[in-house]
Amino acid sequence: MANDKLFANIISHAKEYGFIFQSSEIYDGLSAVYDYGQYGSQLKKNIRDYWWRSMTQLNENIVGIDAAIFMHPTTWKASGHVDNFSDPMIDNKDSKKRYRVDHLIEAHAETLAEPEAASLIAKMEQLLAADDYTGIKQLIDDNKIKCSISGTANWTDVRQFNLMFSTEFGAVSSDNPDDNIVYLRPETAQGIFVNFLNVQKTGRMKIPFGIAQTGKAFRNEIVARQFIFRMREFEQMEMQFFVRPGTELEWYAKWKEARMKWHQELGIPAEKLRFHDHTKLAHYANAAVDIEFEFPFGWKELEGVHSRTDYDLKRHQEFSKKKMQYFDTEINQNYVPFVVETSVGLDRLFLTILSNAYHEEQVPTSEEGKTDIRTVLRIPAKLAPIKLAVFPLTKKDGLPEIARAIMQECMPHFQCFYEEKDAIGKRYRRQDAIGTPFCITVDHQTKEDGMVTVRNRDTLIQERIPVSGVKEYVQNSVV
RNA sequence: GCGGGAGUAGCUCAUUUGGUAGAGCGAUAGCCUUCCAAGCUAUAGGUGGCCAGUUCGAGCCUGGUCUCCCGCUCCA
Repeated sequence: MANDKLFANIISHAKEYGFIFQSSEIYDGLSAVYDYGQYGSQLKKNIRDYWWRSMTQLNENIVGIDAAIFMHPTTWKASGHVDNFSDPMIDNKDSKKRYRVDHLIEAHAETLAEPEAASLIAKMEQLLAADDYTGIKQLIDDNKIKCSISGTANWTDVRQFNLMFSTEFGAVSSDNPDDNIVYLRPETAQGIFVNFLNVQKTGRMKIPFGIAQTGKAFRNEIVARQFIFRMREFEQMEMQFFVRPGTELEWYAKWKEARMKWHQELGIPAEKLRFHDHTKLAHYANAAVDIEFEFPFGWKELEGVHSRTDYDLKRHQEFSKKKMQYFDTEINQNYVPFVVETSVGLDRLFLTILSNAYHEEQVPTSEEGKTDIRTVLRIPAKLAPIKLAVFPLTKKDGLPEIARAIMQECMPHFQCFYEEKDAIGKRYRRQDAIGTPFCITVDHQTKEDGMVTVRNRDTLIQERIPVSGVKEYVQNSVV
């Protein structure tokens, strides 16, 4: 498939030009973990900063926090992750179909008459509560539960797939090893919810208001694939918006539109973005939508907008015994706020920007009738890792000195790149490959008229501007 | 996790039935001084993903393993 080839080229390009490397590559790599290289980390940071600014700087009622990755273990009981994020599974060896054992047994129970059905469920719950997987396997065997696809009862053992990573906390071990276990957060949202009171009180925030956060989250995915699309360690950018109960669907609709518009303003074509409404809602939500992007491997979720109701704050109120409430002076009522969440995968947005920017163009060469492929990343100038490349046309005759002076002036303000090696065309191409929007060239005429050539990555147009105006020219174009 | 495909230099690939690895591009240094990658010279870079086995001898055959891609599955 052409798209597979395109995707392979993008991955290859990302490596060759220092955007993304596989983690621990010299040791054969670590599955579904990637490192960002010299340009990738800068691009990622620029995307993150752009999001942060659009949330916390351009909205008076949204503030940011940076919560720790480690959280009190009870957090994950309250959030439901301990119960819902680690399901015992079983595979049918013939159909290769994998089932959650509770779903499998419940489905079987529905075919039974009472009191057998209730008895089966009760037995299952007892075994599940005891984490007795051998017992559950036995229960499935005893009841001759079959796979609906293959019709056989040829099952693997029951296995636990805990999607949360855990580690030991503290140097001193307790008698009960469970006491020392902490999880690496599987989502950043809980760091916001547990700080709801802190931020609301110290920031004197009035509903409606939002708390934004970017940070790493970790999921021990059973299958993690498609390059950086699904990684075991990934970064989220999310904002939880706290609203008065009953108004949440209104805000949900607003944020849904706002987020879609935001992506389009980043230069992602409208026809490559779409909404995908969730029909099957998670336990905490009363409305949910994905904003999907058409990746080279198909339409996939880029951002989620969820109306999370008061589920999270209520659960934390229940588990912590702290009142997660807000006194609304407009209506003289105390309530647990409802939450509308916007949550983007930073790595996914990175991949979106990269795949949208990647272009292979046929361009004419100096040789008559021959063409060459120009690989260019049309990254929006405001996100480009390098904003300006400065080239002396030759490395003699005082041209490098002028170019260096321009570097000195621009470096404090934005990322610049200096190069004097190789033919000018080759240097332009190298910058195209990493998405630098502007290159300026100092030539012999510069010494006489103080003008340099600015070459535009996308239009290939060259214009002469004064040396003294370079910094401003670039600054005006990359905001 | 199941099935399929793949892994040789930074990248793209070659190496006729097993006989101790080559090219192009790229990179580095220098020459040339030239506004859209292909001029000249030199240099560096691979224990053929890794580990075993068969063999006098393995990049090539066999097994295992790691990683990536595709399909299914999974994604509270």
